[in-house]
Amino acid sequence: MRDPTLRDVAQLAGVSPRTVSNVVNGYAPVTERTRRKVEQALAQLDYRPNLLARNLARGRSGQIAVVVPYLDTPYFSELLQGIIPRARERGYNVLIDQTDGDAAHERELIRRAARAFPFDGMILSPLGLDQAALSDRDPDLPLVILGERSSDGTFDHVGIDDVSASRDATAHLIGLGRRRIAAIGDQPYATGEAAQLRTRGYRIAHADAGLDVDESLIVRRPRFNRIDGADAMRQLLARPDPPDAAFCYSDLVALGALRAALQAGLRVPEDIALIGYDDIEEGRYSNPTISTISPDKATIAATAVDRLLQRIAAPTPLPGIEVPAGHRLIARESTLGRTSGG
Amino acid sequence: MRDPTLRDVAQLAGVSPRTVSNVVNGYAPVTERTRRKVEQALAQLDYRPNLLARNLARGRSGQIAVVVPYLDTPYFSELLQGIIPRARERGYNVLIDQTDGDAAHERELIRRAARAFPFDGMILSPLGLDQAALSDRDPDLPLVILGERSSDGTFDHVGIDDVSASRDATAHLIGLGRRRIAAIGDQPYATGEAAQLRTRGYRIAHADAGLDVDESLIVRRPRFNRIDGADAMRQLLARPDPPDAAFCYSDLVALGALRAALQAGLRVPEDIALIGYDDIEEGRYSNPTISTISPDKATIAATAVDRLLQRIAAPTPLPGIEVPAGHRLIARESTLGRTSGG
DNA sequence: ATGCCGGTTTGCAGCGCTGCAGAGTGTGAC
DNA sequence: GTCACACTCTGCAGCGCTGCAAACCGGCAT
Repeated sequence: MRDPTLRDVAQLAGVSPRTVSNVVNGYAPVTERTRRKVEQALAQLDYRPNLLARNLARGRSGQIAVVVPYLDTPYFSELLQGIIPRARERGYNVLIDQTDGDAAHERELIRRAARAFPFDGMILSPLGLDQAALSDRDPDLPLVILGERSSDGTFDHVGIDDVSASRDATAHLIGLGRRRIAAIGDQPYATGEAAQLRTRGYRIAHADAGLDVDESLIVRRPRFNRIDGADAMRQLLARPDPPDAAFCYSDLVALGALRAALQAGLRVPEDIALIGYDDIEEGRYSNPTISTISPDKATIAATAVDRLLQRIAAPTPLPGIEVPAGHRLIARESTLGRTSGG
Repeated sequence: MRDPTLRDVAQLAGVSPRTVSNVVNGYAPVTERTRRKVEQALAQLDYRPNLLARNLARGRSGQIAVVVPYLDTPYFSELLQGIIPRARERGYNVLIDQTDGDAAHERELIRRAARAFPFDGMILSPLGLDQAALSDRDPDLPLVILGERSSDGTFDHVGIDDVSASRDATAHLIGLGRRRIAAIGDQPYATGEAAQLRTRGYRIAHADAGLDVDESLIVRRPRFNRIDGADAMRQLLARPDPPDAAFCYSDLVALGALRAALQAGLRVPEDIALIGYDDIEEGRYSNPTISTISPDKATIAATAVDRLLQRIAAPTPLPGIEVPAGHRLIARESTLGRTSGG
């Protein structure tokens, strides 16, 4: 059977299709009497608006794109879990795209070069975009950026304060008496603004404590994943003067580093303490559990959606702003040791 | 600026909009001369079809829904990584929905009760659907089920052979000399057909080896996640006669169990060997690494998409079939111990 | 020259909905 | 009793595309 249309409902209710539309959308004023008739007809036919038709007529798609580098990175899937229902509540669907960290793909998307699917706006977590690429984008695309790049005034940026979070993490290690603290995950500014900010926080914490930074303990890594963490740790442990702690720029890096440290026969945290970043569930179940910076993911997800929908709804482009989200430090076994009996 | 339409291209090329449409879609025969003219105009205007309009006219949405219980379960996000590009290649977008394992929500979706978003077919990984719920669904909805439920002839089911995979896993433990092997993750048939199949494989492996099954070592758990694994393991270790191995019905369960075992001061695998199921990346980085059953996820993802698109394209409903996918056992440290020096 | 044929191209209508502006209706003021 | 006005409701056109079937065209047989 064909789905019932506005016309079918109108016929049954004895009104015009336009009036049914008004009732469905709550648009124009409608008398109580008419509304009742229409609503009854709607219910009787179990009418559902055809979203394709509605969106075509309205000239929008009703969809937003969420673009992340890797879908199987827990941080992103946890974030998506917050984004999808929020957008759905507000009448938008979410299309997910994964870039594999391919900068060319990211650039294409924000230029709307490949219109493989329709969307009204985008939440993007870039990995390889430099400022030039960001400037070259479609200026009419409502855009919210997560992580990495701070706003240049043409888009919104939602994220935690990487500098102070990183300072907190590093200070935590210093507070435990560690003095040779590695930083794993630094990246050149062009592709990793967030990484740069974290390194800055790391330096500030040292300065705060009156400690010098051993530059050779700052390890660059192309990505924030397990293998990078493991490699970096192996490299650090091969030194004559290995570190006694490491601030890892993601929990995955920390988990990789942990694996490498344990494989090398070290005890964590006794021989080397580790702290990560992101607070993914996995870090709460590893052995030992991973201390971490926990960003307020629920707020980030909700804010990103809300800001994006505001931009989409705005008749003229809104100025791009920085939206801060909170974070807190969660100390677990990888820095504190097995304190509790549990 | 308004995006160029078929009409704009037609005007520029000096042909009718219909002909442009034919060229774009490669439909009707078009002379080389005409094609050339049109293609030039297409390129000049950088024309992209409006998918909303196309789909409305064609009477389809061009989207498929992929419904999983939890997006942040690594197994599903790894699967999605295979599904999304495959669907995109074939001209379909993927809408992701997460049910939180809510059976009512799942039921609603397959009955198409809530048409919050348009889709032409669905790939569903159910968690709480019994056979009755499956039968009550919208019969016109092309459906492919992953895991859990085998086909009743009205939809396709894609999955590995749970029985033989589970037998392999259990046999591996038996082969290592373990004799008190727990099974963690059993579920009542109504909601967990896959769990039942795994338990069956577990029994068969015992029978093959001429061993009796200690029924009290089969532990039921509502879900397949870390906390379930940890709880189950604590419960098992509290017994006077704890097991010396456990076959866990997912890697997450195994990771949870591992955590609990280590917390209790046991050595893995010396005191208790563990094997999981799913081969998620996390299990390759845990300490120790987790032995597991590795399903051929790439094939599952590709096959699910292909079958679904076939069902969507079919003029009359296709008979539902079982599509097997391969699996293999990967033995790692949680059963073998630290064999390699690495 | 006429008719016929197969291959190309086109026009029409419509997918189901909404924006807009106009038509209809009832009420109160004069 | 008449007019103006505010409030409801409706009709039309169109979003951009495709299905369908008719129209067209050149070439060939008669």
